[in-house]
Amino acid sequence: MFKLIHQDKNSRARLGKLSTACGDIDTPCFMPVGTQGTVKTMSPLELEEAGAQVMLCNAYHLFLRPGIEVIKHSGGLHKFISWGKPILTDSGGYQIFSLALLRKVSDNGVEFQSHIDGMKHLLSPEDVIDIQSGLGSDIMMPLDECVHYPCARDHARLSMERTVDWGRRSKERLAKNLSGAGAKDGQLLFGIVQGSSYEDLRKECAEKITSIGFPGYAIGGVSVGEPKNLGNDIVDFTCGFLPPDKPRYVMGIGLPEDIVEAVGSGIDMFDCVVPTRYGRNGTAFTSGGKLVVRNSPYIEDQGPLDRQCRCYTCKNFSRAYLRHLFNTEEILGLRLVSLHNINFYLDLMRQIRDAIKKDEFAGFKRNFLSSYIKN
RNA sequence: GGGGUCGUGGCCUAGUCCGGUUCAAGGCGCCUCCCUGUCACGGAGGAGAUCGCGAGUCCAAAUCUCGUCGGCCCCG
Repeated sequence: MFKLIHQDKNSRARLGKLSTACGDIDTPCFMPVGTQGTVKTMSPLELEEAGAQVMLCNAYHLFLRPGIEVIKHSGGLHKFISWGKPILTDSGGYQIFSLALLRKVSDNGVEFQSHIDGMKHLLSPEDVIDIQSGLGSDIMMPLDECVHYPCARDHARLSMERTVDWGRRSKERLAKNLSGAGAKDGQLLFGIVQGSSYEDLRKECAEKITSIGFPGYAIGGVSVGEPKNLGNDIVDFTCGFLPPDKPRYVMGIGLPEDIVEAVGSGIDMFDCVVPTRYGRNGTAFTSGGKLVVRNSPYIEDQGPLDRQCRCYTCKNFSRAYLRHLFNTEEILGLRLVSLHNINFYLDLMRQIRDAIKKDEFAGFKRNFLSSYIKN
């Protein structure tokens, strides 16, 4: 399942390979986010050409629409969305956090009020595993409770303990589904570590979750309003509580600088909406930093978004044209900048893997941050 | 030459009849910032007008009066 290929000699960064039912994933990796079964504005072909080895979908959203039965009847999620490579599905745990006004949480699960039609749905950790079993995702995430920052210690402890309990119940449910043919062979379930900003709670959670035993571990509850440095610290010390022989996934991270930082702490997997969301809003990631292509300095700029990039967008279109597309609200602009951003992220991951292979990650990180941040 | 009508930020307009806590407003455009397991082609904010110009009335004028300049329309 997970093979640690190389440990960088001068940092905690590592190179690995995660094998799933639908193929291998080179780590550290970035998983483009396709909440509703699509990475917004991008076709599976474009994703594949950019080098994506895995994508993320959201079980909660797909459960609401089109519904699990529709996807089952279509032959599973991979077939439904025409993506043959690995899929990781998020549980809806993050929606407990982000849809605060539309839900109620108890030990038994979450009551969501659908943002689509207002209907109420009660989802237990078992329901969420059943949904993901039905989707046929390669890596499933258990329901967890992600809290805002700052979070009172008592509340952080309760949600941490609830997350552990839900993790245990999720694992039991998956075992039952696998033995009863309710799940696809080889479906993996990761454990999630919560505990807010409290190091001792993170440690306790990591110990409890790893003693339950999962094929991979995620760090949740980061980038929920905390200061930047604290977020990095949480990832860093939590990583130290996780076993080296299993993949480590930090959920929802992040900006390029966050990813480079977290790789240095020993993280293997990332997902983030930023490259596509920023792409749709006219901000490009480049080797020289963020570039808001809508801004006036680019009105006559004949250069590409990033001279060092070889993506379709950079090979064919100028900043001036992209700015024009955004100013006239033409859909192609959203697509081209999203495409570039995804290429930038996946290329960044390739460079990271390459640097680790050569034991040069520390230098790579230093160089990257200095040229990226200076903008 | 006579009569009428209009003139408010880059653009289009509201307000003028009944002058003063909707009087300087709105839309578009322009500019900038934000976005981290996506309720999202989203969110927030900013700059920019001595209301054509001049004089008068009044405690007070985009608003009333007179003059003047410019645009448009009609009549000679």
